[in-house]
Amino acid sequence: MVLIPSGSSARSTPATTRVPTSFPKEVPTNRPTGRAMTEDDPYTLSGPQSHDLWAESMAELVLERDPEDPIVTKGGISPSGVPHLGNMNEIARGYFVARALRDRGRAVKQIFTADDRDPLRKLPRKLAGLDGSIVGLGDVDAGALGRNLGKPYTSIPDPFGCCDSYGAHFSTLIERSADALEIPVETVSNTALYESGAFEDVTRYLLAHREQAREVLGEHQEKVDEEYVPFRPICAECGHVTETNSVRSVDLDAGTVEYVCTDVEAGDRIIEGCGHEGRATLREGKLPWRFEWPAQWHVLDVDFEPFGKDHAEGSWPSGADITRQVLGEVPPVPMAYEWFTLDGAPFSSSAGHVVMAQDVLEFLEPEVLRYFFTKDPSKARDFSIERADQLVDEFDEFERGYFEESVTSHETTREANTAYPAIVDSVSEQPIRLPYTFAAVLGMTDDATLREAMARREGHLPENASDRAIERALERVEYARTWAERTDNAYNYRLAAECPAVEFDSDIEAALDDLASVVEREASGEEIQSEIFETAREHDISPGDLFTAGYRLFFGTEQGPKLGPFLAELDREFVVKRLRREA
RNA sequence: GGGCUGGUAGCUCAGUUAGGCAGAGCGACGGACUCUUAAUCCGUCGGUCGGGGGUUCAAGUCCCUCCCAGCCCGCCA
Repeated sequence: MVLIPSGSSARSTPATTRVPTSFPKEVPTNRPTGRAMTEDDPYTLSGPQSHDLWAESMAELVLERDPEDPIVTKGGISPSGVPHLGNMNEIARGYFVARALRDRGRAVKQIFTADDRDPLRKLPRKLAGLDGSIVGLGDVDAGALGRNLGKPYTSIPDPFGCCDSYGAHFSTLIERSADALEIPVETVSNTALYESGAFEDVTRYLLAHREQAREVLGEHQEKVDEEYVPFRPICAECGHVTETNSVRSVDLDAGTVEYVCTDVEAGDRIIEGCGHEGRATLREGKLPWRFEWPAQWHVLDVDFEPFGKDHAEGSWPSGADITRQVLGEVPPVPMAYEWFTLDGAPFSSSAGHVVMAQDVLEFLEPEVLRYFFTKDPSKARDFSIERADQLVDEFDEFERGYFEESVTSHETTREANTAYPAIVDSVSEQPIRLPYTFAAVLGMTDDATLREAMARREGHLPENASDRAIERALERVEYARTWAERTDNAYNYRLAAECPAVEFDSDIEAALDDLASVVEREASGEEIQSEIFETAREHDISPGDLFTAGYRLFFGTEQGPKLGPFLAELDREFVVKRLRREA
C-alpha cells in the first residue's frame, strides 16, 4: 500500500498550493435550491446512452468535462470486514471505464481509497483471515475488539495478528481481491492522507467556512445545528473519533481545535466518550463522511466515481453540492450502481452469506468473473454460485461473439467487440473452451489422460490442437470440479478408487458378470450402453436397477454420468474387475 | 408518508437511445439411439413485457395512474 498517493506530489498543481488560497471567496451558486443539477444526476446509466457498453458511455461523459491527464477514477470501501463480491463493484466498475479511456489514448490512474479512518461502530460477526477463510467473532479475541469500539480501524490491533492494524488487515484483503481480478489499482489509505497532511488544507478551508458548510449540508440533512462542526477530532485520551458537536473552539492560525470527548451514536447504541478535554491538530481527526468524500475528490483530483445505490440519494447529492457550493469545484462524473445478490439473497456479512472474489476464482476463470462486471450496473443482478455454469456458458458465447462473426445476436457481438479485449487484457488466439458442465463430468476422475481422451471423444478438442492449447482447455476441469464439490450438485461424483462394499441380488450379480464379458471384448461406449439394457432384459431385471448397481460400484452413488461412454474410457481391466466386484 | 431505481418465458438475462413481427441461453418435454440415466446434436413447448388507462396507423419502448421489490429521506459510511 502506498501511504501517500504518488500522483499528489507529481501533479502540476499540487493540492497543497491550491488550498486554501485558490478557493474562491464567493462561490457561484446558480441554483436557488439544494436540488441536484442535471449534471450531477447520479443515474448516469438511465436513459439514452451514447455507446453499446456502459463503460464507453461513462468514458464519454468524463471526456466531456475536458479533464487533464492523468484522468483519475476512484472507488472506496471502509475496511470494516469481509470484502465481498458486491464490494468489488467499487474497483471493477471503475476499471472498465479506465480501460475505455485508455483505449482513447488517455493516461488514467485508478485509485482505491481504503476508508480506514472510519471508526469501528459495532462488532462484525464474521471476519476473514488473509487466506480468505471466514471465521466467527468467537475465533478471535472478541474482547479486545470490543474495547476498541469507536476507534479508527487503523488504530485497532489486527485480530488475526498478522497486519499492522484491523484496517490494514482488511485493506490487504481488498487489495488481494483486486489482484485476483487482475485489476491494477493504487490503494490510498485515508488515515495516511490525514497523517501526511494531505487533507490539512481542505480541512482548514472547511473549518474557515464552516458556516457555509453547515448551510449547504443543512439542505440535505435536518440535524445540522449550531454546534455542528465539520471536523471530528480523535480523543487523545481514549482514541475515539468524537462527534461533530465535540469541537469547542477553532484556531485556524495554529491549526488546532479544542474539543470535549463526547458520546457517539452508533446505530441503536451509544459509544461513550471519556469526557477528556483536549486540543487536536487538523491531522488528528476526521472529516465527517459527507465532507470527507468531497475532500478526497479534491485532494486526489477525481474525475469519475462509481458508488452503490445507497449513496445515490444521500451522500452523493450532498457531496456534489458541497463540492460546488463550498469548495467551488466540479464534482466527478458519478455513476450509481445497483447491488448484487448472492444466490437470490442479499450479501450479509453477519449471516455469513458472502463470497469473496478470491473464493469465486476457485471455480470461475478470472475472465468469466470479469465478464460478470461488464454487465449493466444499473440493474440489480444475482450472482449465482449454484448456477455458475450458466454464467460460464454465457461468457463462452460472448467470447465466440468476439472471435466468430455473427455467431450470435448483433447486440452481443457489438458489446463483445468492445468489452472482450478489456476482459482478457491481451487478445490472443481463440481459446478452446470445454462446456463447463462437461468439464465437471471430466472432474469425476483425476486421471489426466482419461480426461483428455473423453474430451477428444466428445469432439471438444480439435485434432490439430496444440499440446499447450489442450492443456489450457483442460484447466477448466479443476474449476468445474471445485464448483461441483462446493455446491454438491449433480456433477459431484468421484470415481471410487476402491470397490465400495456393496451387496447385490444374484440376478444383478449375474448381469454384472455378463456385462464384464462384453467390456472385455473391447466394446465401444455405445455398445456398453446398449448392453446394459440388453443384459437387464435377459436377466429379467429393470435397466434402472442395473444402472443403479453400476453407479454404486463405480461412484458409490445411486446416479451418475451416462454410464456406457464413461466406462468405455476407463482402463478396461479395471472396469472388468470392478464389474466382477473384484477390485 | 415523500423521493429515487428496478420489474420482459419456470430460471438468468438481452431488447427501451431513435415507437415498427416478443428474443437468447439454461431448464422442461420429445427425438437422434431395440436404450428414462445428467455428455453431444436436433426439435418442440413456453409470454397479461408487474396491473390498468391514454397518445399513435403502430407501444416492452412515449404519457398518466396503481401494485411489488430495493435504496434514500435519523446517525454512520
